Amino acid sequence: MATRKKPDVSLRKTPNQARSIDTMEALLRATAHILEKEGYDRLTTNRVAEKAGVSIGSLYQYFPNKDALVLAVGERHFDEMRALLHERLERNVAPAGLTETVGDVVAVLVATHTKNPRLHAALTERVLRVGLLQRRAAHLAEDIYRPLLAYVAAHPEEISVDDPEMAVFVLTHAVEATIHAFVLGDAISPSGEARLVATLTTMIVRFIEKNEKKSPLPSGGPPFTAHRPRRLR
Amino acid sequence: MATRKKPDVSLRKTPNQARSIDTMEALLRATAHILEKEGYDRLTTNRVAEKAGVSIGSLYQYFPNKDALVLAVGERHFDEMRALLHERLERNVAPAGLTETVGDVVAVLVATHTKNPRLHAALTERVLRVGLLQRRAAHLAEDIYRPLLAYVAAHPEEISVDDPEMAVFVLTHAVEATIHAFVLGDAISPSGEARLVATLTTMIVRFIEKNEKKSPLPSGGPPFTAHRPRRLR
Amino acid sequence: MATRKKPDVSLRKTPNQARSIDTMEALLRATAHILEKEGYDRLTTNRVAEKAGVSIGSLYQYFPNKDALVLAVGERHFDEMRALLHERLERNVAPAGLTETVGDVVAVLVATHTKNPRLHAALTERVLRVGLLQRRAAHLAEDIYRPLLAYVAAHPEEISVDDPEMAVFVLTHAVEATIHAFVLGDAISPSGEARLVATLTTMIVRFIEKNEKKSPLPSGGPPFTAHRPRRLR
Amino acid sequence: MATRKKPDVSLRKTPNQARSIDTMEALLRATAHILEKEGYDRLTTNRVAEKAGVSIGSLYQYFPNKDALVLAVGERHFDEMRALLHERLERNVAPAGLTETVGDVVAVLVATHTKNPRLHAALTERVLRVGLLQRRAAHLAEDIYRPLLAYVAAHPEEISVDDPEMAVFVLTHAVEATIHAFVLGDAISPSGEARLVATLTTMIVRFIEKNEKKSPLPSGGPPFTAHRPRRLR
DNA sequence: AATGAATGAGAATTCATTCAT
DNA sequence: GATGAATGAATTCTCATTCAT
Repeated sequence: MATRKKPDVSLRKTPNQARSIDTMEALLRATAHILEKEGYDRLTTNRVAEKAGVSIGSLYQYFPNKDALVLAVGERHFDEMRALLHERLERNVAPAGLTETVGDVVAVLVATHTKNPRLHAALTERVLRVGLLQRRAAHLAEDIYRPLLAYVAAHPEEISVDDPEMAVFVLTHAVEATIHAFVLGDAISPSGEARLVATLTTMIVRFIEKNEKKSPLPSGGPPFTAHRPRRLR
Repeated sequence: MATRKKPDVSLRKTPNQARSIDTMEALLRATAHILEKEGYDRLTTNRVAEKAGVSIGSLYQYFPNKDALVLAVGERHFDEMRALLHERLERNVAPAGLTETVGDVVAVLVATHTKNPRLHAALTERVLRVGLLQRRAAHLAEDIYRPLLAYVAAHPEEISVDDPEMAVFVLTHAVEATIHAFVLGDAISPSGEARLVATLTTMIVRFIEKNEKKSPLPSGGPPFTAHRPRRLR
Repeated sequence: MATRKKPDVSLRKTPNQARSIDTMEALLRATAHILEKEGYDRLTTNRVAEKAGVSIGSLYQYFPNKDALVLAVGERHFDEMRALLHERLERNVAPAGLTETVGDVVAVLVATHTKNPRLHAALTERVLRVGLLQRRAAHLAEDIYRPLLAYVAAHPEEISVDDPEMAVFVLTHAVEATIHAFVLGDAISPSGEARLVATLTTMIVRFIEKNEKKSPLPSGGPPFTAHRPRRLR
Repeated sequence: MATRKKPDVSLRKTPNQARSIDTMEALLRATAHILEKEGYDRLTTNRVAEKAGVSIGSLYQYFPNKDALVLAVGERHFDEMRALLHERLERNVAPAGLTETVGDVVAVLVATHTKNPRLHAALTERVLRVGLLQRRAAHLAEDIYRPLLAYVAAHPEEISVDDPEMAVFVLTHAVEATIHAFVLGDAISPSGEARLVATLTTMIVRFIEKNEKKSPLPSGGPPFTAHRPRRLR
């Protein structure tokens, strides 16, 4: 779909002087703001420059094109999100049960998504198709789900999943999308958030914890590839 | 977000004559085709008219603007999907267990999503924001999940969910999004599809079936609103 | 140099209705006019549209880009030139001597170049690099110089050139460029034109007519390629 | 035609210090290089400054605008060319025949044009329109053709041209343009060069040497002005 | 009803030039 | 003197929509 060509995207100049850093900062902020408030469709380079209080020429001093601008915002956003996740998860060093561990991860995920929901949604739709997907997928698996995976690895006797590969695929998308849908809704009440975390946690725990019942259909099978990050043109 | 104005969208004339019907049909088909093959970004009214073998003037005889055109395609698409679901689910009148019932619903959902994945994705992203969301959400809940709800209603002793409202919200989005991600992937192998159905079914069943373990967090609480279809401008 | 990319250039729609023919005509005329009066550097699509009394959108209905527009003007210009040459040369069917034949060709060449000198110059600089060069070179050799070549073929005993291939290269460029320089000058007085024709004719005739003196340097040699129309990017 | 405004063009400061000279030198070199490798269209002041390893601000310390920069390169180029011509022609002090003299001049002209063909072409197209034409025309006539004119003056009995003024005009442009076309071609083989020199020499000699045949058209006539350096723009 | 020519606001991007530091 | 950040007019091209025929 969409984007046919894929030119530079790499930044044009690394700002040295204080003034240029401010300019770039203003541009990124303006872009994020428009993305959050109005969506990708209303994002134009002229509007970004205007909102940043900068001339259109200055924008192009730093970003070779619109995509590069959005990409830069994306990288920054995901890095911030990642940092936030790290920070919050670092505290919970205390050993805990499966439910507590899953609950922590889910709670933190929901919390981080509450920050700039529409920006996140716009970036997820647009930026990930540019090649950032890999890094991001890696982040989720490695950083975010690390405590969960650590627990699972430490307590194999509590876990039972028939088709681990597909389970990861399903859980990843299911949790992510549900949180997206929730934060994009109008009424994000604290209690609603708590209920979401509780429900998601229950779903996950019941899904992966040891259980005598078996799944109704074949498991394993040939190498599964559908969830691999596609090279989206 | 996005679209500021919200003009007509209602159809301009109800076609009576055969020729009119053909023209409209061609326009809808062309729109769907471009949406499926090239995405919303490449969809222009002129291209639609051209592909439909119709003049651009005629297009505007039937649709007051681009959005109305896409909306019409969306309604038709979701109606077709709904019909397909009905047809497939009607057969399974035979009483069956929870796992079978859930499995049937999931299998049918996956099957219907395999039809025109990109069209469906484009419509989900774009059209739902126009007001169709309500109807569509209703469809899912009422039609698609009806057999599931019927089973649940018939066998309350097998089911146990702490927060039914939120559970429906979570399951709806989780299943939908996972299927989306799957069908939009490159490799949709038959075995992959079977594994997806199996895994989703397992997740759902384990989630809702009676279970002694209790959820870790508060349930119920104040009226939950987050999943209510927002009036997304 | 210059033009890196080389997109479509082919016309977008062939006008059917009278109105569209008028529009295209106006666009071509406006382009030629600006080219003649102000040169390629001052030619912008917006100015063309404005001068043609047409919206910029209409311009792009017919021409996919600026180059296509200029190319169309070029083709038309060279075709007109060719027609003019044909017309004038057709008359001189009467057999004549070498000097008369050469003189006729030169006179006609000068006359045709007097029409729109700057347009011709601009097109020669710009358009020929797009691929029209071949056709145009062919025209010159085949159409314009045909009577000359016919005479030469008919009277081999009068002609003597050591290196025919290079001689053609030299004469072609020499005559063309001299005429260019002349018509681009400010004062094109009738007498000046007559003197130019006379001088060029003398130069050519003395150059190719039988002459006992031999050239001072090697002739022939390996296949000469320099005058072949270069594949200009 | 073309450029409406005609600003300064005169150098901003005459560099005294060694550093200034280096900077200017680098700028001129960079400009010439880009002109030769990429053509006038790709020449931007920012690129020049960058390639010269100098800030854009510094560029404008020395050159008031782009044209002044190109003009400076032009002057230098033509001066170098002139020096080269001088050097080569100085050697041939020995008296020689007409053919030898003409051949020497032509050979040297071709040789000097082989140096930076595209730079020369770009400058001929662009710079000459700025007012340098006079000086340059003078150079050609006075310096380059001096030995030829000297020979002609010394041996009037060997020469016969009906319309000397026009003959100079024609020969100047004819030779120049032919050499241009040749060096801009793809295949500049040594043998090709020799053949070009031979052919041009033959053409010139046969044209101007005493010959009983008379020209077919009026000579002399009213003051001829076409070749006078036009006040272009 | 249909046609398709025409429209023009608006979007992305370039580049010569200025000026505060 | 030098730097390089900033400027913004100008340019190419798109596309939803209108309206005369």
